[in-house]
Amino acid sequence: MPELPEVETIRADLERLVVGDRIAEARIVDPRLAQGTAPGAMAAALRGQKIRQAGRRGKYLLMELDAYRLIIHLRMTGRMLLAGTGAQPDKHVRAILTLRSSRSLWFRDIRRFGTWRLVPAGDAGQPGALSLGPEPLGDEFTPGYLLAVLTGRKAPVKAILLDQRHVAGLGNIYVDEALFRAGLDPRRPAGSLTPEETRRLVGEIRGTLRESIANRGTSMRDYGGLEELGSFQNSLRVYRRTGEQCVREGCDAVICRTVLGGRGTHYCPRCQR
DNA sequence: AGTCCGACCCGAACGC
DNA sequence: TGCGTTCGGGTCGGAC
Repeated sequence: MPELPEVETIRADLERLVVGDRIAEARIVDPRLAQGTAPGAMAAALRGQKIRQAGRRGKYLLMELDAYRLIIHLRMTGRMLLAGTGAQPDKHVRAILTLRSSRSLWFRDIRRFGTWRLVPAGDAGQPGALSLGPEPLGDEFTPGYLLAVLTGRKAPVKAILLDQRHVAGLGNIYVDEALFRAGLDPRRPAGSLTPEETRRLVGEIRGTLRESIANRGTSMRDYGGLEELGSFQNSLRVYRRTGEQCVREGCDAVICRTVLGGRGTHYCPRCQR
């Protein structure tokens, strides 16, 4: 379930650890990984390319190469691992980039939902099929912008925040957390939020993401960075805390779980209105 | 247009 | 080493 903070952590690790290195050999182990280009052609194209930069857009990881941009989506269980020489990949490793430094970059993905797509360097297109909304930590994501998105919509506010066309990079964990911090019920019709509530929500989304990035993201079963694991799971206030007491001082309510937009949704029935 | 839902996967958790 | 079933989660495409 890597969301923006986890992908950003991996991006920063790649930037520090492999940028400047060159792909000596590429192997697409699972042919389903390669989107839009045949696996063999993708491996051939990657061979010899220098890794010039590591970028991110929403939850997409962007590896900028000499002639290509490799667009990686980790989906739920995708991980990038840096392996030394001689390490043996297990059955979940779906692609291997052997670098000139003789280290190996592995893409390991237990549930096989992750995708790799190759586009020309400098391609102006979207990383995925949909047009992504603004970066939640960027200048465009303002209370005014979000209010315009929410206005007139009947869908639950949570569903709107999960929709990458409106804002790029939020997933189930951070939406639940930001709504708790903002004191807003995830089931509220989007259009019912006041300007003040929207302003609070934007602030809490940004604050939650920043705090998580500072902690290298949330480590769940399926996520780990290239290096040490993130620790933001220790700061989660509602996500997967169903049945536990609310963390807010003076609140003795118990965290509830419901399903919204097909996703498990966690909230405090007292603090979130 | 906006909203909803199933497909895609497979390990974990659960029920018996 | 128990076995069968259900669940979850991000994106996309199709249905309404």
